Amino acid sequence: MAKPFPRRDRIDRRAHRRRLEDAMLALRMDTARSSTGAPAIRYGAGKELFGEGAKAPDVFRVVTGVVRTCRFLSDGRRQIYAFHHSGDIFGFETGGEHKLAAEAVCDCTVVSYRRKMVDALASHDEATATLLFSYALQSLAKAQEHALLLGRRSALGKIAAFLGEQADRSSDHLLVDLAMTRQDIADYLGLTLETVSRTFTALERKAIIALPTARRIRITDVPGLRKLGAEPS
Amino acid sequence: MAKPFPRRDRIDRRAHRRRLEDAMLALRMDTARSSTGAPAIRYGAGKELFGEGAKAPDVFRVVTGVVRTCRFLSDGRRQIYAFHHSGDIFGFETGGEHKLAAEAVCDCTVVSYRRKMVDALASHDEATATLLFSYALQSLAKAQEHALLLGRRSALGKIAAFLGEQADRSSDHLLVDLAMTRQDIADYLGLTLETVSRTFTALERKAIIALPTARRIRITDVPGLRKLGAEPS
DNA sequence: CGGGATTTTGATTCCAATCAAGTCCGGTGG
DNA sequence: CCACCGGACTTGATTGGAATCAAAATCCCG
Repeated sequence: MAKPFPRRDRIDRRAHRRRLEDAMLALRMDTARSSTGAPAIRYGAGKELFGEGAKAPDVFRVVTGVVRTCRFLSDGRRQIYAFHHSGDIFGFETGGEHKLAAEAVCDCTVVSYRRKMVDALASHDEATATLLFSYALQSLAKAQEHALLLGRRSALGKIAAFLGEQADRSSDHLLVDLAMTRQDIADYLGLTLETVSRTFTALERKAIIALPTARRIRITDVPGLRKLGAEPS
Repeated sequence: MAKPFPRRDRIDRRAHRRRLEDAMLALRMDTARSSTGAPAIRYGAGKELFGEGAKAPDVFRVVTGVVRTCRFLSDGRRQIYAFHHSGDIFGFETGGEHKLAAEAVCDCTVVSYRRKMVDALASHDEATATLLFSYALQSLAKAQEHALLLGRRSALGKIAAFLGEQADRSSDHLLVDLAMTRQDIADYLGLTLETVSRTFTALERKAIIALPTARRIRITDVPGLRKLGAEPS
């Protein structure tokens, strides 16, 4: 075997290893610190991170803001599969290519990792492989929870469960600032925007929530909300 | 460190390694051949393989028959997440414990692998780890497809898409023998059994399918079915 | 042959979609 | 500064599709 540039080769290996370690750190921890190959990128509200069927499948971590993954139907309607908040990892749900699109719900920043990098990382380091696998299983669990929501619940149950989700993520569990429009919520829950709006109003009339502004929700009756959002409708 | 039984230890290691290799083979290939720790088990129709919240999470492969994974709601209703046919792997969707229940739709045989064994296997052999990861991603993709079905489709669209799924799995793509009841189908699609029945009748009247018996469906108009089962309703 | 489970069919009700105006901001430019 | 504009949201009237309630028909298995 010829080794034309042994020194060069050694340097590259070392650089490669450092890149891997950087990426590993970034994946594992809630850090915006980006490695050589993964700068933090800003996207304006509504901008597309990647489209349906895009090659070059990358893995993303949300640093700030909210991202939605969705699919468009031929009649113009849309199904939103998930909202990804800061800290969430997404994009690896898609095998060879992205079967979903990802878009910024509001202004947001994300870091991205080349799929190749992630694969190299996983085969390199068992702990990271395990971590990635657990992310995948979490996504799967979420998708199943979502299916339950879509299949067996009334509009009231859907909205209540959705608000529960949002409240859990919020720092103040009694105050939710929605990043998304009524249409987004409707497309996530399999409803129309009118029904979403009406249901918010209904919850307000029942004194379960207050709506200081359209996008800000104060939960005034937690047990009441939980009861509606629990399993059945 | 004391080694009281060195010979015994060596034999155990060898046996352990053989078990791992057997399990690897069984996971990777469509084989009912079971390894030392994974006998093929028969379950009668309706029998429970494992319940919601069961500890001892195992991974299963269906050898013959059909298995459903589902959850029960407090009001007695049910959401079926998936039907698993022969060759399918399931059960690893659940992290530490099973959040779903699994039941035999009809008489069936499955092989099961202890979760510990699977984990050992994965950390032992990279190819197997990759394989398991790809199974997880496939499950995720299916769950998302299912969510789309539940969220944005009429009863007609749901049933058509469901029949498409079943036909694809069938050896004769024009003839589907359903293992499941109307109630099962309803719980999978988020409908009632009456609506499922009515929709079958409607498809028959449109001459898209024929129903020699309630459980046997002959597809007489493939393009027609595909059109209804395609994206929108 | 029963007899229970499964399936089909019918009548009615009800929830959410659709169609249709309004209202409420938040930003922009005169 | 304010008037205006457009997008987001709310509200109302009506329709429609699936759920629910109810009963018959059919199948399958002992």
